[in-house]
Amino acid sequence: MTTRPVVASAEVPVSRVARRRDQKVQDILTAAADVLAERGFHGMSLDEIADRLDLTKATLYHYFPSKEALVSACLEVLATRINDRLAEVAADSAGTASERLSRLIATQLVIIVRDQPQMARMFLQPMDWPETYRQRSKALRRQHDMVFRSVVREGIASGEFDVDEQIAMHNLHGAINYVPVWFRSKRKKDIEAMAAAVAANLLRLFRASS
Amino acid sequence: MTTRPVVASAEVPVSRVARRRDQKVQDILTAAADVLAERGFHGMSLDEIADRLDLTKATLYHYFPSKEALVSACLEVLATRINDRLAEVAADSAGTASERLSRLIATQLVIIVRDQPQMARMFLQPMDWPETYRQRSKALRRQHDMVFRSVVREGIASGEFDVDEQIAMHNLHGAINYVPVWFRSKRKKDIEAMAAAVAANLLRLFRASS
Amino acid sequence: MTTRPVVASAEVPVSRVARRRDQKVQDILTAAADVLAERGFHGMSLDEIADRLDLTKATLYHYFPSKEALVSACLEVLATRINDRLAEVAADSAGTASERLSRLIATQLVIIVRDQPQMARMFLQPMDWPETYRQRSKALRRQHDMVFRSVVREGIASGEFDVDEQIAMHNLHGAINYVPVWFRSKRKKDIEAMAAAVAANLLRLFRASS
Amino acid sequence: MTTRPVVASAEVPVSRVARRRDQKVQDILTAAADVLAERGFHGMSLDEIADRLDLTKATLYHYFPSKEALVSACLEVLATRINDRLAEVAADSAGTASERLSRLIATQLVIIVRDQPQMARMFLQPMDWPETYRQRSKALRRQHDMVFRSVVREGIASGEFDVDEQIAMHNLHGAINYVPVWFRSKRKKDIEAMAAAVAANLLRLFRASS
DNA sequence: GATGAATGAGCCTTCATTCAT
DNA sequence: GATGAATGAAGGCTCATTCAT
Repeated sequence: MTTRPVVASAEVPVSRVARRRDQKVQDILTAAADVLAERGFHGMSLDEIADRLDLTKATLYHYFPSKEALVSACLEVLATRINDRLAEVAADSAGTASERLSRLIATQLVIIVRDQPQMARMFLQPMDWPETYRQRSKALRRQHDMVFRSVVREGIASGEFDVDEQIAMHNLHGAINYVPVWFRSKRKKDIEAMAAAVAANLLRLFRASS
Repeated sequence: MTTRPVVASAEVPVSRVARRRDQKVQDILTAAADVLAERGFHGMSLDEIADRLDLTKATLYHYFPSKEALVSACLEVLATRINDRLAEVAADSAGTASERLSRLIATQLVIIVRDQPQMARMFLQPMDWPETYRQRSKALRRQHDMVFRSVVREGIASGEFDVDEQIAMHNLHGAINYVPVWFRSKRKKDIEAMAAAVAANLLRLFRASS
Repeated sequence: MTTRPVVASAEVPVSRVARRRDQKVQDILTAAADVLAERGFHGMSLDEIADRLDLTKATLYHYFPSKEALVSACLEVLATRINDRLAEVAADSAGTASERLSRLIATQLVIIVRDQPQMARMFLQPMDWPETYRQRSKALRRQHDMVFRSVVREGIASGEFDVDEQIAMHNLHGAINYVPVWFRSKRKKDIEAMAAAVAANLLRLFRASS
Repeated sequence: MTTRPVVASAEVPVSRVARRRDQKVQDILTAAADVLAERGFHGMSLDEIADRLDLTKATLYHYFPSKEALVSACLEVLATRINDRLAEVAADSAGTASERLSRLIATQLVIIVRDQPQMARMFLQPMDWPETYRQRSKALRRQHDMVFRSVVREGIASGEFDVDEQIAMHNLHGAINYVPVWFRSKRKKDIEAMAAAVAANLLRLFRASS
């Protein structure tokens, strides 16, 4: 058996063979993430993933030893991707804490509404997932949370924010990740407008009253 | 076939037979709601419901024509139950809009965290439910939303709140229904403290800045 | 789920329903035992059993909760049947220990060669069975062994036999159960002749030399 | 395709290439025999064999055209190995027929209990093997049987043994090959003691009564 | 010569649903 | 009104085998 899924490896694959394998793994993960997003964890079947890739279920097992492993890798990849992107935005230290937090919120919104709607699931639905994934997704959420939280802490330190950090963070995440449930448009302009409005409203959770 | 699912009917059952049937329906719905809450939509099986009621699967089909119908009725009942309770709280017009909204939030939190954790699912997870339920649960959520929204509108009208109503409502629901994901304790005292803190924080979404 | 396999129950089933169920269970066990005999444990598939009974695999699960349960019940039933029959023969205390042992051997031979060739498997092949069954079949073999052993002990006590009991018993069983491997005829006469010859030879393992 | 399975060839491989190939074949057969012994025929998978050899399944197909061929070669090799060893013991014509037979039995026991437990399977379990192997293993068993039988015949000829040759041979093999089912120790001393006891008891099957 | 990739067939198991009694 | 029986469809997983590189 050759189940050696290279997941989210930063290193460049060496051989042509390895590169091809990596590409396939990525394809599979993408398809899996799509299905995961559309059908949810329980509605996701290996058959459907295989179908979309024009493969057999058996082939999937060539790359991942189990459904569980595939889903886990999915989460890992998706979360890493989103966390990286957010970290980039967070790295830009221009502006007030409010402005920076606002940028983070908007970025996250664009991601979960348009770029990676799959992610909304991961943040929102772990309640009825098998324990294995809940653990994993909890860890990933924690990592994700830290990006936002560090900005919040700066705001608190500078007096710009005045808030029960813990509670506000939870509310922030809850509100953000709920957006895909009620917002449907895929038009860039609509999304940007929505993101701005949501960010503006959510900033209230933190801002010290003048 | 006599599949006449009496669902949350307000009318008083007439005959003894009808009354008995109605009771059975209620029993089934209760059991179904429990299973739905514990296992989630996809983990819910008719077998388990039947087992808990000491019935056979086939008998369930005497009262509901399909799993879908059973689940729908379930949602109906649960939502009605919760909406009624909230409406009661909303009916108490004492205090400012903030105080009333606060009470609503706290009530909803107690319900989804302790009394009817099933509901959290309905509000949070319709994304991966079959289309049928999504439609239905959307309607129920709208009804539910109106309870909160009417209070918010009063606050806006009186100038106590100053906010993009639509956006703020969504954020409010998102934050509230996310609580079961991060809050676990079942102790009354813990829940009340949490509810107060969350409500306080969320009110910021609405309050006009002094 | 109604998986309540009544196995080897001595009591007469009460209701007509129960009787019919019992009959079906017996049918399934018979078919399963046949397949078990022909294909061996690993080659035995629920599909084949179902096919022979003109049933679906799913139906088998109506009567047995798993393949394991079915196989276990199979062993139980078969072993019980054979043990009962042997015990009957053993109960006939006429003749010397040699004669009685001879009758037991012949009976066992007729059973495993003609009546229940499945049994040979159980005695002979537990080596590569899953642990669960090995435990069970070991217990059943022990029970089976006792029938023979009690006669042997009488022979030893009376001085008719003179032997290392433990070793001889093992050799006896090994030789007996090996017969289906080399003997093929199903003709009554052939079997009886073979049984007599084998028994005569095996008695030598025990007999005190004059 | 160059699938030329060199099996137990007595000829010395000519070229360096051929020698290397032969070595590989031997390695594979050894590993396969191990797996066959540990997991049984049905539990034996090419994957596991390849894993142990740090090869891929596909490579196995370079040396053997099918699983069937591999298993057959396995049997061949194992049987040849054991038969050669026994033939060696049989060649030692010192002592009475009883003594010689005794030595053969003890040797066979040591082999199947400690050295090549795989063999026990081959002798004991052909009943549920595919027809192909049964034929083959029958032939091998015949060859194996002849080693014992020739000694037995000498004993009969000399009057030392007095027995239905055919029946006694079968019983002998059955009893011997059953030993691994009930005997577990791997300690040399235990094995030798057991072997002696078993041999002593089995000789009774043949010895003319004084 | 060696291997990674791919697959078809098969296996055990679950489940919503139908139907005769 | 209730139930046991039966099932088709699907799901996750394994495995011997083929093939292009």
